Amino acid sequence: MNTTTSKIRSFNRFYTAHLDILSQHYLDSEYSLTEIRILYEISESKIITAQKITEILNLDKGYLSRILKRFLKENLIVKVASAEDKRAFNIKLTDSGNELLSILNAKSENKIEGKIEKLNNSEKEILVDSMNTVRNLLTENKIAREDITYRHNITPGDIGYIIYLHGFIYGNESNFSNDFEKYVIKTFYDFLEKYSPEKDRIWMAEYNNKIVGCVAIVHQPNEEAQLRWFLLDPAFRGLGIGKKLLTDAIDFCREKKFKNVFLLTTSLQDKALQMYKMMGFELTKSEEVQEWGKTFYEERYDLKLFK
Amino acid sequence: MNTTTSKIRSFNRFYTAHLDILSQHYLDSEYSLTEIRILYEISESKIITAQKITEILNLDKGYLSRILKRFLKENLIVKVASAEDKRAFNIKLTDSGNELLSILNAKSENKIEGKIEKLNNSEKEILVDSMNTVRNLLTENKIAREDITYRHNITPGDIGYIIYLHGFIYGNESNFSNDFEKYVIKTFYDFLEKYSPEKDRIWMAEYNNKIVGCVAIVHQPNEEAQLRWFLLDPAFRGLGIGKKLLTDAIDFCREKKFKNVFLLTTSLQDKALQMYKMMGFELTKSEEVQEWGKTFYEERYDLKLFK
DNA sequence: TATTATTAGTTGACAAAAGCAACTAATTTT
DNA sequence: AAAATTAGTTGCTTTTGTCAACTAATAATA
Repeated sequence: MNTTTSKIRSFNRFYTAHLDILSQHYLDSEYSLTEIRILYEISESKIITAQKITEILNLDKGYLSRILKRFLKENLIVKVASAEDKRAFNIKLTDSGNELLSILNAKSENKIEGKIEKLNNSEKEILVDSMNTVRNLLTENKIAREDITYRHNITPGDIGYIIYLHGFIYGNESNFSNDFEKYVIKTFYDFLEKYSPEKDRIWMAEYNNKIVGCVAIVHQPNEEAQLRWFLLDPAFRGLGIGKKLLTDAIDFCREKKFKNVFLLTTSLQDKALQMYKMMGFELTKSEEVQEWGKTFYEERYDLKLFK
Repeated sequence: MNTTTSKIRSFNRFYTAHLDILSQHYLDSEYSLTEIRILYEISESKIITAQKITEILNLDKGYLSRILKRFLKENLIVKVASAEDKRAFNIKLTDSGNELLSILNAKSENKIEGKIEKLNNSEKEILVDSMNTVRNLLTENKIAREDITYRHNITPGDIGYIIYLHGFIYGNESNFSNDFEKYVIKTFYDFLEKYSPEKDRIWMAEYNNKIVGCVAIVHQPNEEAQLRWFLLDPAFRGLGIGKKLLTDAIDFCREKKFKNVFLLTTSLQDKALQMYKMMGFELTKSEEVQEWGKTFYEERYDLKLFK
């Protein structure tokens, strides 16, 4: 027997009971769960046809038709003949429909609040994060691009978290030893020592308030800049995050009038190398080294900005 | 509007749809979800009365009576007159009842497997862990002590994560500025430079594969040891994690025959100070300083181990 | 362009799911 | 010993959901 599966089943049973969804007259209202779900669907999509609702909620059209008839009689919805299709109607909530729904929403929220009232704020945060994780892992279309946020202000914990990501990701992907993390720690210490808000910047991409990608620009002598710590959590690749980070970084270099940006990387970082080249970086140096438990080429890439 | 609550509601809607619980003829069997839940309850508790089932599943006794009657007719269950109470019956699954349930279980597991097939092993682990977290927080409103694990082998990412925790927790709790994290980074760099597996050790407490607490022993000249980086995520306090970490650290010092352990801390760390004192540490030095955006006392505590 | 197939929605007939109340027989309380 | 309570059954009812036939509009096709 697969234990992952049985653990999930156990959670499913727990959550079914927790949702308390299997009793009719949901939330002590005179409406059934199905009816409330229909109202909710109407309110969510602003305008919607009966057909669409049957698709979303997987309901029989005859059944739905009768429920909508009742809603109409009770003045919860209005049906407006569709302009495009004379067979169909656009359904909208009336004011009293909206009111009903907001009462039900409030009841539902009260119920939830009752269940989490004993949790402190950080426990609540853990709860919501865990729910998000469950949802992300169970959803086909993994992560939505819109849910990624970007920022470049350094707050407590950021640098540590980026060091962690370096250690963790390179450890997993390239099998780098602990020494690599030590090296990263050193580079960040030096960075913070010489940090100038005017000439240096670090960009972070976040999901669920957790950093999933980053890049930085570090000023160097002779009007040069170094691009450092470009990193993307493997689970978040292919969403355009890397491109956005690199573009922002290079834009910053142009804005600050650096004449040249360079970066040091290893031949093992194939995904990153691809992106560097796409942004116009060109290989200028390559040297075989043995480090962090691996043999590879240490490479320098340059991108000229101004003459 | 409370965002925690609305996020939970959003998850509830998602999970309701995910469970696909709202369609009758669950799992394409000729049985409804309620009927399957009844069978499941019978199989779980080996012997059970109808009364008990109505309590657990919140069903009408008349309704249940008829379902059980059908089960009996279909030879899925047997009713044995209870010895203690002549009104009641003990209900058990027959062999064919068990068989039916195992077929349904297999179907359910297949369905789940289909939904997680694209996940790799570590993602599956994260999924199950997150489900456990959700369950723990929603039931006991607490984290189960048994779910905390301890280790003291350094793996890639650990140090970075601990730095992150320092920055994040002290930033939130004591309002320390970014400079504090820089200082922590420096201390870890020095630690890794001088690290000796024989004389140094770092302990980590984990929950769901994430570090939630730590402490370290760093060897010093003159057979002294320094206790450093004692930290506990606020959400995980009061579970005995801190005590366990400190005890392990001090045991290690005794084992390695250090004559004295000391630690440097600030007067702001009231929770930690309490624990240090409980372990026998005594204040040996105190000095007012202004650092990391705050004014406080920098204190040294000592614990003599051998003469 | 006329014919055919499909689709959005309604309605009638019906079956399944669930609830309520009255009942029996045993058990507990007073 | 009487009264109240409880486990379970049964009759009756409502609610919930299904299926198929139908209308009117739209899309596909030849």
